[in-house]
Amino acid sequence: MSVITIKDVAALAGVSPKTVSRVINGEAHVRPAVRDAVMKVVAELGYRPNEHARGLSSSRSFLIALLFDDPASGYAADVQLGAIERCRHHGHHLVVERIDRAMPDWLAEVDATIASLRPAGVVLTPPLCDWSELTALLIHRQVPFVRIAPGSDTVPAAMVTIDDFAAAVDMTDFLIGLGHRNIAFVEGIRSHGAARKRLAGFREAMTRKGYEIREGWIYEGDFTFRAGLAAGEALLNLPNRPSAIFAANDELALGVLISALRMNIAVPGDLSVAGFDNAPISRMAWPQLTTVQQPNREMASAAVDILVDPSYTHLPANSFSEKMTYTLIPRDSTGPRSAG
Amino acid sequence: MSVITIKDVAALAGVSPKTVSRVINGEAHVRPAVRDAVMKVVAELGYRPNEHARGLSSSRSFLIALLFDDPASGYAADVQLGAIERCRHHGHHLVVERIDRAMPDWLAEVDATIASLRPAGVVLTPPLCDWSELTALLIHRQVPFVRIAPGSDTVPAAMVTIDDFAAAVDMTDFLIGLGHRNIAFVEGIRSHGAARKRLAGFREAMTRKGYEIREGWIYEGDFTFRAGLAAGEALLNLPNRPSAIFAANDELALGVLISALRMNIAVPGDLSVAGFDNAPISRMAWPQLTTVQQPNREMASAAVDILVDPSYTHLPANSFSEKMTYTLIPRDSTGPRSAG
DNA sequence: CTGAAAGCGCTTACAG
DNA sequence: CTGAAAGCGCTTACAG
Repeated sequence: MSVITIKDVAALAGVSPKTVSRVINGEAHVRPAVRDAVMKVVAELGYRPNEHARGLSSSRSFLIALLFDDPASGYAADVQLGAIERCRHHGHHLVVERIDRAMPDWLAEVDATIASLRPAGVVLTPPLCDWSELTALLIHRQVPFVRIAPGSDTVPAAMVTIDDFAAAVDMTDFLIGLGHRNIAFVEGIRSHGAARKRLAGFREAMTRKGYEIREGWIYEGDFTFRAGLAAGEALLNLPNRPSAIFAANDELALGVLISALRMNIAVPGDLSVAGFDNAPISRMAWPQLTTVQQPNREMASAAVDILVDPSYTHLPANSFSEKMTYTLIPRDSTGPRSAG
Repeated sequence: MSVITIKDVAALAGVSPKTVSRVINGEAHVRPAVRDAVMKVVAELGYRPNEHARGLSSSRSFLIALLFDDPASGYAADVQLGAIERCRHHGHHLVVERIDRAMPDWLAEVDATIASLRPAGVVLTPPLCDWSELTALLIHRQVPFVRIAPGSDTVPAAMVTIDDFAAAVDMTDFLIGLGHRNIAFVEGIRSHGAARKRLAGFREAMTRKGYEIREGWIYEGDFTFRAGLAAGEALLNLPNRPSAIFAANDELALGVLISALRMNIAVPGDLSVAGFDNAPISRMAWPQLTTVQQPNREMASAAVDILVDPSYTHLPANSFSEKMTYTLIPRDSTGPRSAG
């Protein structure tokens, strides 16, 4: 049997293709009886509209593009799951694209993708949600987009965030509550907005309590395990070493944790370690990492929901933006400051 | 400026749209001078063919679908990177779909996706590369597909594999070479073909050397960290515990490793632990895991290359299949059997 | 509430 | 080697 088209459905239902189209797209002004008749034929025939035909005749397609810088991270995988799930729910499909800013013509590549795919919307993850050339391009091309966890809020597009600043304040307060005063911080990639906010939250909490942030106790990491290892080695070899280390994500924290174990520093006995993200690896450590749960999946779902909302089409009021809740998850890598 | 179409290019180059089409698609029978002229206009105008129009007029699109069961795993992310890179190289785009077999109408969902997207090809990852309803559907729909690391080789489609059996033999031999005789094995998900082959390789190597595989020393895991933890606890509490544990993937191995640490069993002093995959987490452990490097990215790249090859269209000879090389990576989680 | 006509931007099939 | 015509399967814009 060859492929079923809208004409087949129309013929069998005794209506015009246009009416079938109305039913398929849930448009108003179709008599319930007609609607039901059409739906019945659609179901019987297993009719599925050809999305390329739809994309061609209307100027918008059924595709949502998810743009990543580093799609191999656990973070990206999580975000993807949320996006895929909502795309399916809305009858859309998720196209994933990697943007490698090291390529000289990366912007032209993105432009080409937009031109040839005409996605209904674009989801931007960190750090590229803060690349101004990219957001400017999308605005120029009039493609709706939503940014997840951006650093700046000056772009005229919706964003889905958690309050990274407040979460970092909370985690720092939590450590302080355990008796820690000498707390070091390991930064994420500085171009990540969220990374900067986490650092700012740490500073704020320490300052509020009047505790000193010592020279050299803020280590510039880059969100990788390797950097965490280096950070741990540097910070734990300081003459007056911190009793707690708060890292901007779980990979960094895991690196710190393992560098401590290597140096025979007991966690949490001699050192408390805290991360951020609640990535799977935070539970694959020993001891398990205290961290902040960030609802990555839900954030991506929310982004897709916004893009699919027809009222979001013509460029983006921030009224669509959503701030989601985070949760501090105390586990075994943190404990009371030891007497020593 | 409005969107540039093939007509604009044709007009400016002084040729027919059909000729532009020939140039764009790299067809033969275009005079070099004409070709160059067209390409110049294409470049000047920044023309990008509307892929929906292409997908509509030819019956095949520019989309490659990547089907996953569990897209959140590190494995999936890795595979995706390879697929995305090759898709871009070939001017295609990657659509990721999750198949949740728990949904009663999962097959209909896949069918709908195929019908509406008309992908140029489909990449199947484990374990769904071995779901016969799925492969039957794709064959019926005449959609080219390639399977990555399948268990069975009875499906008429190309597959990209490593020799899991041989790799498991090698790893077992490696452990035996360190003096281990009492080796336990932690299985992956039994429905994974690769998981079964790894177990078979382990059995083979032990049997060849005439070593006993003790009752209860093959633990049924499921590729998760949690199962690794449980496996470690079970195996290490056995009255006569193994001196080495070989796990079917790195997550399991990490679970085993951590359960050993919790029980105060030194690795590799008192216990050697080996994994499989060379996942990022294998390096985030302490000690780092001895494992088998599986070229996931390259395997996905190869799969896309096969799908894009025009001679692969009308269903699949196995002559396209590729067996890729693996590498045993000795690290710190394995060592000589201790005297005790 | 429903439909006939035209068109989206390409490629296919054919002609020369 | 090149092009004119027709068509892919929908939706848009219009009419009634």
